[in-house]
Amino acid sequence: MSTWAPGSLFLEERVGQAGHRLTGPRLALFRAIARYPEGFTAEELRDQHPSIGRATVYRTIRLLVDLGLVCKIALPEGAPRYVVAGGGHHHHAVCIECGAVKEFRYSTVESVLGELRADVMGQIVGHRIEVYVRCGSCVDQGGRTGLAPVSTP
Amino acid sequence: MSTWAPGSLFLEERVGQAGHRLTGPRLALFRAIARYPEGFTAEELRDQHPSIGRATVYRTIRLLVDLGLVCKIALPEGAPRYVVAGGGHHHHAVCIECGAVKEFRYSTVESVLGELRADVMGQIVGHRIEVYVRCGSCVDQGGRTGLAPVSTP
DNA sequence: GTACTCATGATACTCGGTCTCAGTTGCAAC
DNA sequence: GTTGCAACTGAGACCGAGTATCATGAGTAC
Ligand SMILES: [Zn+2]
Ligand SMILES: [Zn+2]
Ligand SMILES: [Zn+2]
Ligand SMILES: [Zn+2]
Repeated sequence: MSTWAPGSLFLEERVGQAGHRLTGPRLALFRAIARYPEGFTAEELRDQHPSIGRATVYRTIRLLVDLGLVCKIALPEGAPRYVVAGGGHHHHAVCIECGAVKEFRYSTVESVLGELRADVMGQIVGHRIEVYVRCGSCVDQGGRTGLAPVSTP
Repeated sequence: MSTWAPGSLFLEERVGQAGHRLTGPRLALFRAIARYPEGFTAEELRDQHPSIGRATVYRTIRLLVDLGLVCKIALPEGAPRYVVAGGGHHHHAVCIECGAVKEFRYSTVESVLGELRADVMGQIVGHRIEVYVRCGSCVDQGGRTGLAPVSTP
């Protein structure tokens, strides 16, 4: 896919700036993550570097999430997916067939949500939107290959 | 709280209509659920009826979710919460302090989301919105008592 | 090079949830 | 009412995702 996503150098730089060590395992994982511009699971990452300890893979993912460099997308079913974040407030479009994740920004929906009657709910402190799609290549190929279909009542 | 929520008779009737047996453990759990109009965790439900087997509690929750009578709300962190569903398409406002869940319907946001440029993402098949709030009673009491704060980038 | 600290990997553990299976029970048919 | 049987239950094993522990290893500052 031609989606832009920050390469491993981006992660390397940011993690270094934040005062964390750029160790061998971390750099290897950053490079692996850069190969998944549309998101990955912890499992997929682990498969790329079987020699790296399980705990280290999860610790590294957590580090990136905590630094805001990677978004954790909790699907309604199954393991969460992670995707490099472009920065700023955004939401995600998730393909229900292949799991590909794309960021999107949509200011209209932000302002509309801003008009929600806070008084019926309390103080609004945030929101989260996920849009479920069948992505371009899944529509083209017409084959279901990946995740379970999502029920969206 | 004065929120209306269908009582246990509602669940009883619907589950019966769907051709499932109204057994003792199920009826007991329906009654327990009716006591949580703003949502519950599997754990909380289990505590109400320690004599009911773990598996049965989870099986019953799953049955209700599958029948669309209960919504599963997967918080970004921690155990999912469940809440009796009012029916139809709706979203949830979740209190980040006490975990209370309220349904809301907001047709404006539906139509705005409908205008999302499908071509940049593929075929839109659904969406999910969660609004994070501090609910009335948590704002009043000013005390943090429950869930961890939610980061909403 | 040394020291200090952070990071790693092996492994045990937690937690939410499911599977298995023998025993029980709701419920419809008689 | 009794009977028959599939649906259901509870105990406990199991699972998958993730975290805690802890002795060892490797960046970084000097
Ligand atoms: Zn993101
Ligand atoms: Zn937004
Ligand atoms: Zn709901
Ligand atoms: Zn909606």
